[in-house]
Amino acid sequence: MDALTIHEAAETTGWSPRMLRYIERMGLVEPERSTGGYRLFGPGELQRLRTLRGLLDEQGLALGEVGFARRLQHDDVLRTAVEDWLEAEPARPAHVPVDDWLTWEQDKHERLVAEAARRADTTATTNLTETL
Amino acid sequence: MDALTIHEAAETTGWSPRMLRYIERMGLVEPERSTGGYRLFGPGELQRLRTLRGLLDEQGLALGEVGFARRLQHDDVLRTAVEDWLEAEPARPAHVPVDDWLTWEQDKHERLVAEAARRADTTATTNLTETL
DNA sequence: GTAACCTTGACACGACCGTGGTAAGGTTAC
DNA sequence: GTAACCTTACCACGGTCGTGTCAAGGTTAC
Repeated sequence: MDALTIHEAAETTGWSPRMLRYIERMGLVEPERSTGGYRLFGPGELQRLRTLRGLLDEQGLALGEVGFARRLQHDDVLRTAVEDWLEAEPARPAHVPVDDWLTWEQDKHERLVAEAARRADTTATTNLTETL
Repeated sequence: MDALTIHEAAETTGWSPRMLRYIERMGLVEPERSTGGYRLFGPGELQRLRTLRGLLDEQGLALGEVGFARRLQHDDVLRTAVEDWLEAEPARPAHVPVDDWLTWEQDKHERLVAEAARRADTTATTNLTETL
């Protein structure tokens, strides 16, 4: 028994069992499973859960936000799409040349999306299992 | 008049005036102001607002999430804290339960897309290929 | 083999999000 | 100078988030 069950993990991390399942669903922690399907939290998961609490408190974050940051990190298409949009920020008083590069950026974005669609959800699963 | 007022901007972007103010408060767009305080949307803002709609629909994002991504980009302390936590992923033999999260996200995306389709009339104006 | 624990799924509920509306008052254009 | 538009601020309302609890059933340990 080198791994804790959900109630034991709850006690040592301060999260409720309910929240441990929720956090898992967010993709923020992925405990092993016993043959019968019980979650088994190892030292890595426990540490992660404790520091997660600190992260949320210190940075004033919500679980969903950390989950989203994780998605941003793992999903290349998503990250690129968001970054592209964010990077097109100022460029206000000067009008003329901006239009050109805007449409260029836009094309770039459409190319990315098309590529994403081409290698559909197969890629999503591949990416994840790969990185995990 | 080389910049549009909020109602004019609303018409050409498909967002409601209400939402344009909301989006500004999220920090996603910063229109100039007239001396009297009126918002003035230039070509850059208008383009940004149109592509924003596409970004949300195509990536299944919420406004708050894009706003958070922007915070992540601008706030070094925040970004570092989150990245540090995420990078400490416990080395784990890849396992199934990610699927749960994936299908959940997928469902969310489908819900969002469905909703987008429902208000298709407003969305029609948002066509990406349109320029100013 | 049974008590204690685990699983998923559902209902519940306050808080916040996205969105619309309205009110009270200032700005712009002609 | 007035009509039409803008500003901020507040109320409203369905939907989602974070969280608890309970139910029906499977697993584990002794």
